[in-house]
Amino acid sequence: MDDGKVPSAEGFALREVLDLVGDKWALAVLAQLSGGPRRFSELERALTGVSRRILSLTLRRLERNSLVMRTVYPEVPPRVEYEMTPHARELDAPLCALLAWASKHRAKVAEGRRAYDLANA
Amino acid sequence: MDDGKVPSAEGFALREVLDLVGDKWALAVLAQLSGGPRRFSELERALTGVSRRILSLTLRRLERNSLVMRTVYPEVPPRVEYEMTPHARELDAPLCALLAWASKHRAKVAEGRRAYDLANA
DNA sequence: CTGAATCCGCGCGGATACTG
DNA sequence: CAGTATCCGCGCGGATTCAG
Repeated sequence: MDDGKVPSAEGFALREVLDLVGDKWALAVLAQLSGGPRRFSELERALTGVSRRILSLTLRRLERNSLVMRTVYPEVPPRVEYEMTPHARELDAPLCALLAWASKHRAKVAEGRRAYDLANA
Repeated sequence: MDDGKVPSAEGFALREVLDLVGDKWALAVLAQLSGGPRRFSELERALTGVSRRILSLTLRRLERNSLVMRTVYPEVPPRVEYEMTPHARELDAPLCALLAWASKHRAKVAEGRRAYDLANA
């Protein structure tokens, strides 16, 4: 069904995936949630650099795309937990494949970039 | 070496990959190039909707990140060919994994989105 | 044919302040 | 604790025009 190459039309299908997890903090959030359910403030602490608002928006969008489940516990003080959906869990493998690629080529890419920038000084 | 989950810190590493191919048209371009070298105008025709400028910028950025090789043939009229680098070829597999996920969950995600939007009308 | 230059609008992300 | 509301700057992408 597939020859191992990425057919032309599928380039667009791949973009759909990026539109799901392409937010600046989406992958970092999912990485956190892959370790189990997390509270809002836990995520906020773990992801140094993210603002409350952006974290909120990111979670909302992930929830909208069925990648994250939001559970509110009616207590005082309020408690809200986020966890990955089964759909999102199946993303782990593909993502790890990308991760492997990254760790293998990160250095080369960085060096190539330096060379490129140097050539076009 | 890895437990199948995505460790927290690696969320940021994954973002680096997205920064490489996260351009709106980058994946579509790579998909085209995975079928072999292509000329600028060929890409322009294949990717309906992209402007010359954006295509040019996209290619330049891919080239900077060592994902695309640019070859100029000193002829009249000028001819320029783009092709994937070995690094980029190794991205095919991870990308196909993502593609598989997409085709498997596309419908569910879309439906979930409708439900979400409906609930928050 | 293959770009580069300019202009412009929109969306995303960050900072800050307020609320149930 | 877990958000929402408002403002704002910047970068990306699109349209158009000019050039080697």
